[in-house]
Amino acid sequence: MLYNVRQIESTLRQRGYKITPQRRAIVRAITGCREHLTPAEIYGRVRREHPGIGLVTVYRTLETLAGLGLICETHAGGSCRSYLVRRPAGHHHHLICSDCGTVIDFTDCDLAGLERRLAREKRFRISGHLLEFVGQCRTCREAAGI
Amino acid sequence: MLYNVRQIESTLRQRGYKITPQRRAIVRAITGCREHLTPAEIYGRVRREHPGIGLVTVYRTLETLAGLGLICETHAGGSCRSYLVRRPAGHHHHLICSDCGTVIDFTDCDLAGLERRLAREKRFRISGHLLEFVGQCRTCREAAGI
DNA sequence: ATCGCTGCAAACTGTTTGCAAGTGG
DNA sequence: CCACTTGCAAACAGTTTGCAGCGAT
Repeated sequence: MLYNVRQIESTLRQRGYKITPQRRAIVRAITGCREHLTPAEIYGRVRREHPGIGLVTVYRTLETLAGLGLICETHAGGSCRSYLVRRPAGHHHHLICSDCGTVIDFTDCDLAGLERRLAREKRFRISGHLLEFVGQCRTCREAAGI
Repeated sequence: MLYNVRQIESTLRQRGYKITPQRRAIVRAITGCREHLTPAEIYGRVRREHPGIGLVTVYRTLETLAGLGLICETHAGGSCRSYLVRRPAGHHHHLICSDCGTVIDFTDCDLAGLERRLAREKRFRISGHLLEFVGQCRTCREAAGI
């Protein structure tokens, strides 16, 4: 359901991008984490196993991966900074835990009816939507209950 | 439905904030515009009639107004920068024109069913959601058609 | 008269760019 | 071997903070 390291590297190769140790490490960091990560967080993780890497490389790789649709950016959750997650193919939305940051994807949003009505009433040609639910995941709720 | 200058100033006064010419100008700029405005845009507009004002004052006033719930921030629309609009009281969503930036508010989102299902399936306690539609408004569509 | 507000300058954070050197295919 | 990639430094953009003086109440 989610892209894995192999698929991402394969896509990069197909598109003529080179597979460098840095890119490999960045891809591994993103795919190996269930939460949204900021560029700085990704940099921190990658640096553990690849100390010489530059933050600039992280930014450039994220831009490349996002451009290929292999990862995606989100902007919700209070801070305006751009977050990144690995991405399931196609249209999807996020369910975000406000405590631990875990992100669960879901695809069936059933907004077609609302979209049609808004398009008619407001005379918009609607091209897309952003839907995110925020709440507390089971683990955090139980942890808080203790 | 939307807060006007008088209501905002009244709220500020009630909460012990002073009504200065700068704050008045900022409030007027925000309420007098149907689009989302960045802090820099607000600064630009306010400066026309109040040249001496500082960008810092704009930021501080926006923070105050947002804290009182009189305006709200949004983060959608490509650029991650925080946009601000005057806000209708209560729960609402945005319909944003990707060309001119016009924002139309709507309130009935009918997501209760989806929210219940997600809460059950993913075991989340859902506390809120963010829903934004992006498209082309009538004016821009017609302008593009020419 | 008082305390909050303003504006300047400067610090800070996050992101992008120019360029020389390094390296994957 | 060569174009793509990297990493440094520096530029940039947006936002926040310290502080002295001003002004709304």
